[in-house]
Amino acid sequence: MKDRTRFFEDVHDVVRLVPAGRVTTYGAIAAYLGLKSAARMVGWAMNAAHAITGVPAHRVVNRNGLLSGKHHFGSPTEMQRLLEAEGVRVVDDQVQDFDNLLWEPLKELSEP
DNA sequence: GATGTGACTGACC
DNA sequence: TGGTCAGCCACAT
Repeated sequence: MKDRTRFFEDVHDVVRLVPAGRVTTYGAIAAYLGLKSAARMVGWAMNAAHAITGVPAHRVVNRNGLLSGKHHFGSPTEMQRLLEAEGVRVVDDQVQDFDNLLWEPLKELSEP
C-alpha cells in the first residue's frame, strides 16, 4: 500500500531539497522519480504541495525556465518575488541564467 | 467503472 | 520556422 501516493511525497521531498537560489524543472523531478515523461504529474503533485508548507514550489519552473505556475500562487507576482528574494533574476516571468541555476536531482543527488 | 483534466515534454509536420 | 499532436500517471467528478 501507499505505493502510488508515494509519488506525491517524493515530489514534495525533492522540491524541498532544492537549495535556495536554484531552480528545477518538472521534467527533472519526473525523471528522478522514473517518470521522465510524466512531467504533468509533477505539476499535479505541486498542486497538492500548494497546501503544504516547506515545499518551495516557486523553485519549480518549466523546461524553458518560465514561471508557468506563477498563477497558482496567492499572486501572479508572488512566485517571481520569492525567486528574486533568493537571488534568482526573473525577467518577464522567465528565469535569467536559468541553465546555470538549474538544479537537477537526478544529477545533483547522483554524484558520489 | 469510465471519462476528463492537469503548474509538461518531446517529436512530428 | 512555427504550430500541432500524442504520451505519461494520478486525482476528481
